[in-house]
This record gives sequence, structure tokens and C-alpha cells, in this order.
Amino acid sequence: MKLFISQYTNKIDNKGRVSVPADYRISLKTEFFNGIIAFRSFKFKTIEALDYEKMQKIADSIDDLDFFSQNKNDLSTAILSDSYKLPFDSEGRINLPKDLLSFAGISNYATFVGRGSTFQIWDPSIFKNYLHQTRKNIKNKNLSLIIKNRQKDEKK
Amino acid sequence: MKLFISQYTNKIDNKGRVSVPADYRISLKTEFFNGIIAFRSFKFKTIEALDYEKMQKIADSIDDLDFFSQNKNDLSTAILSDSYKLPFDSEGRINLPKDLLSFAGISNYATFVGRGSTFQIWDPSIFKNYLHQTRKNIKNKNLSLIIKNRQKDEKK
DNA sequence: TACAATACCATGATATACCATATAGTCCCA
DNA sequence: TGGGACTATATGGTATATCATGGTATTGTA
Repeated sequence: MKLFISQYTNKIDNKGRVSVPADYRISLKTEFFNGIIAFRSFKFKTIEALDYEKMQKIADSIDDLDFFSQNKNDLSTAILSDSYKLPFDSEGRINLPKDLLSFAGISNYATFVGRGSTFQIWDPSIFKNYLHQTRKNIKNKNLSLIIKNRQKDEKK
Repeated sequence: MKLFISQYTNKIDNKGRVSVPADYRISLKTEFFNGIIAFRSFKFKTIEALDYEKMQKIADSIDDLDFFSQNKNDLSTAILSDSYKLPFDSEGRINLPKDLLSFAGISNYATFVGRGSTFQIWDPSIFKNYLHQTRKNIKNKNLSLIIKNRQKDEKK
């Protein structure tokens, strides 16, 4: 079962390599490709990461769209062309492209943030601020209740 | 499994040769033909590229489109007659015809752009502009929802 | 014969595979 | 329950293979 949770902060060495948390790696190994797919987040200053199979599903669903539709073109360009195949080395490390690093404001350390079926790669301090803000929001809006109610609904 | 993603920019030498990215070549080698099929894009200033099998599927899907039925003969003819079989040399390079190069505005460098089951070949600077615009579109339209809904539909 | 297209060979840069070590975490046993 | 051995993981460095690219030779063809 695939489940990315918790946070891990690892060092990026001077060759640009960074270890993907061992806990994540188990869920990322597929038949065709041993590594991750990474692309710019649409919403945040972070890198979105998926396994290969999930990316294939996305590609298929885009493929099903009308051949001439504008949505298909935008989606293909923004997601498929703007993403990277990052294979593991024998130690489970990946090489993050400079393009993505600068987009996410990452320099020496990378924070892996689990989001269930996917995960993100943040600059540690940027994520710290975001997390702090998110906790505030939850307190203010009392979102915890919403989550509980949601879980009840799903059980029905 | 076939999945063209990411971008690769390679140089075109003075004989018109350009390396197809190694990552793409694996998916393009078939029993009958080791190379690519290329033709003019209908929508953009770029070259569309795919393998022979996909070529047939595209032609079929055009036939299926009612909205374009009056044009489908024209489209089929345009694709079939106006496309090129471009074989790899022993180093995995292809020779892009001048016709396609001038159509796409390509001169010294070619950017290979992954689109899932197909890919495109752009002039680097032209693609850069298009990509920039597309990133804007995605942010405004929140197209990520389309993907999610699609995947839900498939499960039903 | 001249030209163009194709096949063949060479090379530097880059990425990948390989090996080595320290540290932290885990498990087992006293 | 505490200590110690063992294991897994993150990290660092080196060697090797792959790839993009450039050039030359050969074939075919007009």
C-alpha cells in the first residue's frame, strides 16, 4: 500500500544528490522505472513528486481528452513536458534539477513532506513557515471538525 | 511502457542531424522501424513526433470526430502524405527535413517536448514563450481538477 | 563525376554505477 | 531494563559507462 506521511529533511551534496527517505522508496519502485517523477507545484513554492505509475495514469487521462482541445494542450505542456524523471542511484538518491531547485527556493537541504498518495519537496525554512501558517488556519477555522465529519461521511 | 515526458534541448549539426534523447529512443525502437514519424503540428509552430503504432491510432481518432467529419479526409491526407519517416543512425540521431525545420522555425537547437504518448520538437525560444504562457493558464484555470475528476470517472 | 544521404568511427563531457564510512536506529540478550 | 552488537540509512568519494556531438568513409544516385 502506498502512503507517504511524515517529514524528512536530508542534505543535498555538492553534486546535487539527495537521499529519498527509505520509507518513501519502498512505495516508489515500479516495474518500469525505479525513481520518482517531479514537477513544479501549481499552488506552492515546492516540488510535487509522484511515482511512475501515477504519472502514467495522469498521462492516460490527458490522452483521453479531445485531441484538439485547449485543455489537453495546456495540461500536456504544463504537466507532462514540465516534469522530470529522476531515477534512484544504487543508494536511493536522486539528482534534483537546478530548474526545480531554484523554483522551490531550495539550496542545501530538502524537506520531504508526505501527502498521502504523493509527496512534496520543500526548502526546510519555507516549509516551516507554511506549516506554521497552516496550523494557525486550522485553529482559527476549526477545520479539525470538518475533517472528522468528512471521515464520518466516507464511512457511510 | 511508453511515456514521453520532460524536455531535452539538443544541437543540430551542420548536416542537419540531431540526437533524439536516449530516454525517448527506448520507447521508439520497434520491430519494423527504428526511428520516428514526424509531421507539422496543426495548432502550433512545432513538429509532432510519434511512433508508427501511435500514428495509426491518431488517424483513427480523427476519423471518429464528428465535428471534423467534413475535414477528416483532408486531415488524413495532410497527415499521411505530409509526414516523414525519420530513421535513427547508429548513434540515435535523426535528420530533420528542411521543410519541417522552416515550418517550426528551428535553426541551431531543437527542444524535444514530452506529451505522454507522443512528443514535439520545438525551437527552444519559441517553446520557452509557449511554456511560460501555459504556466499562467494553468494557474488561472485550476485545471488540476480536471485530472482528478477524470480519474474518479475511470474508477466508476 | 559530383553530390547527397547513409554508415562508421572517435572523443569529451556528463551521468550512472560502484564502493566506503559514519551515524542512528533496532533488536537481542544478559 | 540497560548495554552492546548488529543493521539500515544517509552521505561522501571514485571509477566506469553512456550519451551527445563531431568527423570521416562509403554507398548510392542523379
